[in-house]
Amino acid sequence: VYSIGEFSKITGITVKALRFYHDKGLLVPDRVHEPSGYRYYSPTIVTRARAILHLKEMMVPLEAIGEILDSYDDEADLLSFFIQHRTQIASQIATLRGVTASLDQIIAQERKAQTMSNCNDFEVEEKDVDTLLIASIRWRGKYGDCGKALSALYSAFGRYACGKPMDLYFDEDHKDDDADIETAIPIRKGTSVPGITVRELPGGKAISLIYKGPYELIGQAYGTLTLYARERQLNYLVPVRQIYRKGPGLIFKNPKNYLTELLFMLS
Amino acid sequence: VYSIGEFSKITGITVKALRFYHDKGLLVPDRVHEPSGYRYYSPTIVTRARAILHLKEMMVPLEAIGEILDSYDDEADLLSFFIQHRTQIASQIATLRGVTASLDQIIAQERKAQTMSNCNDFEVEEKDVDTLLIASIRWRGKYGDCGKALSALYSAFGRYACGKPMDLYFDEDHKDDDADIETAIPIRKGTSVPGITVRELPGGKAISLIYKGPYELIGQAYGTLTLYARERQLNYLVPVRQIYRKGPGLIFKNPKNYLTELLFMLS
DNA sequence: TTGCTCCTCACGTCACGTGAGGTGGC
DNA sequence: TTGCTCCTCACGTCACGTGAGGTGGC
Repeated sequence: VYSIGEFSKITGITVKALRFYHDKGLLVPDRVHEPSGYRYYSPTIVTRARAILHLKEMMVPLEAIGEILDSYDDEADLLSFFIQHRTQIASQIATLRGVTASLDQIIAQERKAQTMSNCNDFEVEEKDVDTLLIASIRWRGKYGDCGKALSALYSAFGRYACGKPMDLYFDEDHKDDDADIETAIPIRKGTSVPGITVRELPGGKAISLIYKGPYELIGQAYGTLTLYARERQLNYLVPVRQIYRKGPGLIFKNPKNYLTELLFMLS
Repeated sequence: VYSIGEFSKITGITVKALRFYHDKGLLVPDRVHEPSGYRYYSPTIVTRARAILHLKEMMVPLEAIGEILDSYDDEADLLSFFIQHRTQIASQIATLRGVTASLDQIIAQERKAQTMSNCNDFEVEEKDVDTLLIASIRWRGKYGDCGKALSALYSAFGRYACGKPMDLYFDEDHKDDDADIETAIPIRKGTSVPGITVRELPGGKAISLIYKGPYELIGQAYGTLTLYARERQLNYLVPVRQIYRKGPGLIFKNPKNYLTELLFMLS
């Protein structure tokens, strides 16, 4: 016979766990010395201990382990149990995979935003823009009221989205109240549905500026970009684009760190 | 302002959870009516509630959520946290995958044993056996003492194992005490090491019988098989093989259900 | 008065780990 | 006597859910 400490070393189960299993009736010592309460285990019970360990490795809950060891005596009878248990574990894996997928997305997004935030410091850039397929809604109203349009676009075409959302401004000048705006998201594929147009947004040469900060102060950035164009006698087209590279996040909205690209296509 | 029930509907957080978050200081109502203890939430706090929900979806523990919401104000600062959290989730996935792998193995094994147990009822079968590569240890002793040899074989070649273990008996007659035995496991590849021989076990025509039950009574099965050979004037070779199709399992050992194949190669 | 919403305890979950405080045998 | 092993509580973990028992406003 072994004392609890010896039995613990033999089986690899902690003393605390052995006492707990005794309490639960899962692994009862062969003898308990009355006055002292010392537990003594015989070598024959080692098999049961090993069985418990094996089932624990398969993440079977203790209660089920108890039932299994007491009601069955052959592994074949456990087939249906194992199959069921396996599907359950598989669904846990699926859940976790969903979580890693979300985390990956957030991580990638933040990484991008960070490099963008570090590289460009308010410098105007000339670049070539590819033609994009977009899903869009055209509406009139105030700048910054694109929320409803955006959520409509994402609920209809979100699964095909392949880039950052943007607003296209059709007015020549700043309009506070009744601006002519097209809110759009780039998509991989799709066709128009009632209320939403799918179309190509032509590419070409453009000047662009990344602005960091709250939307209220974006006027400065427009100033910088129009000045740049005027100085170099570049003609730009309407609509101009305002691309939301980084807006309010899932968790925080911190306008100081918003990144917005202003893009003027050149004629 | 909303009552707790209204706020619960808006956010999708249960009333119980809202009270719990209040206790923990994670989501404190804007006002608590003194005499009644009624909690009242303002619409502005909905954002915080949503942030909590998002972080919970990523399986971030509540305490960490509290720290995040109170100490950070931009998602970029969370990058390292998210990365670390991601690796942790990934390791959980790895653990669970290990479990499903073990379960799959057990399930497959038991399924095989079950069909085997149902199809063959003590019927002698003539069959062709393929040549096998085996790792083996030859020793002398009692039938049934192959445990040590087996564990040595598995610890050296277990990762290349590709079939059930077997004993080869070199004695012409039953020997109780000092039998000449070679214990072997089929392997995919490998070369001899000190104490363990790797060699080919030649295939060919054979007669075989599957026996179900404890090892002590396997003598009957030998009788059946030798009788079959004698009646048909078939000559069989030494060593004969005893293949352990199903022995004691990880959890149970139930000798009544052991499946052992006796295999006599024909000359 | 009846229903509904809200409140505060207290307890349970799961498998132990972590002390605290004490005993028994070499 | 000192160390070591063993014992029994009691409490903590994690994020609430489940009652029980009671109150407040329409």
